Amino acid sequence: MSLQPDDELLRRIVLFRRLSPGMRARVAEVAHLRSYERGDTIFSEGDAGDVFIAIVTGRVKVFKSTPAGKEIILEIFGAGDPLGAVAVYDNLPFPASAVTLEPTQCLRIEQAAFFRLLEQDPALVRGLLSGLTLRLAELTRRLAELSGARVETRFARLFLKLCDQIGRPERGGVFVPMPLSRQELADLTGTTIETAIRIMSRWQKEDVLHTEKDGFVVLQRPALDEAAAAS
Amino acid sequence: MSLQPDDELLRRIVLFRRLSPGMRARVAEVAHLRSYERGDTIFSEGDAGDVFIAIVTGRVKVFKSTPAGKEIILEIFGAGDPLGAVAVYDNLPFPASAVTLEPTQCLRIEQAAFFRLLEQDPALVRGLLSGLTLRLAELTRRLAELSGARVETRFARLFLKLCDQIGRPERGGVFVPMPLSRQELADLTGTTIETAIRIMSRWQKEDVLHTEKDGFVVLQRPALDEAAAAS
DNA sequence: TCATTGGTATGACGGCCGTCATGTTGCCCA
DNA sequence: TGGGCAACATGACGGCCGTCATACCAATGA
Repeated sequence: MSLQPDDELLRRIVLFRRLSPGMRARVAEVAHLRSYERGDTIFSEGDAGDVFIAIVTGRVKVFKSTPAGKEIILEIFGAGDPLGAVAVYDNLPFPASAVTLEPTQCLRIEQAAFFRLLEQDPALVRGLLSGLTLRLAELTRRLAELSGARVETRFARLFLKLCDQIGRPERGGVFVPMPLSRQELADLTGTTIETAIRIMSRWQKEDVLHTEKDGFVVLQRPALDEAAAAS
Repeated sequence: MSLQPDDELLRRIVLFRRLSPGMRARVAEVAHLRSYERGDTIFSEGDAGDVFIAIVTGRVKVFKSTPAGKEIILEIFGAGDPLGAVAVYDNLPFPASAVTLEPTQCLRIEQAAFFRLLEQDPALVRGLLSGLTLRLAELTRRLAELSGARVETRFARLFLKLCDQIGRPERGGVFVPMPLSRQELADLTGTTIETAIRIMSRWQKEDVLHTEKDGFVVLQRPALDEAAAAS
């Protein structure tokens, strides 16, 4: 359940990749590995942010519950991404929840040990700052995107982004290896499951975009471009 | 147009308040003051983020344009708040724009000088990290709020927040000393100016909330509580 | 004095989309 | 084989709210 990571594994994590081997060895001393099943909660909104977490393998959705009880997905993280960086520094409660989308392995460092590491290497602090900055820019973008545009437009933009980030030519189109339920698509775009189903069903019929067990296949990217541009 | 700040002025800025007097003196050496008229642009989305800025007096709206051309206000900053912190560290372009809401005085530190300061005092780095963290949590909250709730609910939540943050008992209710146009209210809540006007007009008639030259007066807080709780 | 500009106000119309209800399909397990 | 469950699907209905059009008011200035 809780074992030390080796160097090979640490190098997979963005924040630690550029450290000196000696420094990575010190990280390895205080880090622990933990495994999660699909659907497990890594932390919940409001929990004490007293641990730094990074994803080694698997995928995790970070979401926040709206006052109305719906949940909205802020981001989906994968291997190499840090998780608890937002809260660990100021010892704030986590502002959102994290749940695994598939079997996932995480690396954890307790707050006190993490602080000691920060003191020993300015590169770590720089990495943290960079990470926060990027995340802030990303959230800013999502905020602007969620507001105003029609739901179909948001769907089109979501899939275009997935295409560009992780898509690869395959199966007669562009394959996006990211299985997501209709509910998760709805949470990503800030709508309801019914509306998500309607849009996906129509695109399925029109052969714009097919849903498969292990992801999606975009068959007509121009159609998505057009939908994304609309109003 | 561009003069050195004194220590009294530096102590007004959150990030510098807790520094040692000697350190603040070094900050004073490299900082410059600049004045802006109401409506002036401090920086625009996409500009090079090569300067750290903090507000000395006045109010500034930070907003991002949606793909559709509308603008959505991310936050309104006042005296003491930092402005360019997001971008200066990684030398990224600003993810949003900043425009003054009233005559405003800003303190500016060029990137290179700012980096030298960061190297000299870990307290500055800690302050930066804390600031970014808080801002991230705030943005996260706004994202969840914008999604799903009705516009009137968002308006109610906005004014409740303003009440709690800067309201004071006065004029037969709670006075919020923050003049905002209908358009700015719309940009804060992610709606259109017409809808903003309709809601504000109704609340004005029902004596829930009055608009005045220098802000707003909340007369029936329970009515706002009720509207904020709705679905 | 009149034109111009910017902010505020109000009505009509219509479509998107949230809500509710019902049905189907696939899968696991006894 | 059948029951139960989760995910997917589809239709009906209605209201919120975005869009367009018009009007009012105050401040400014030639």
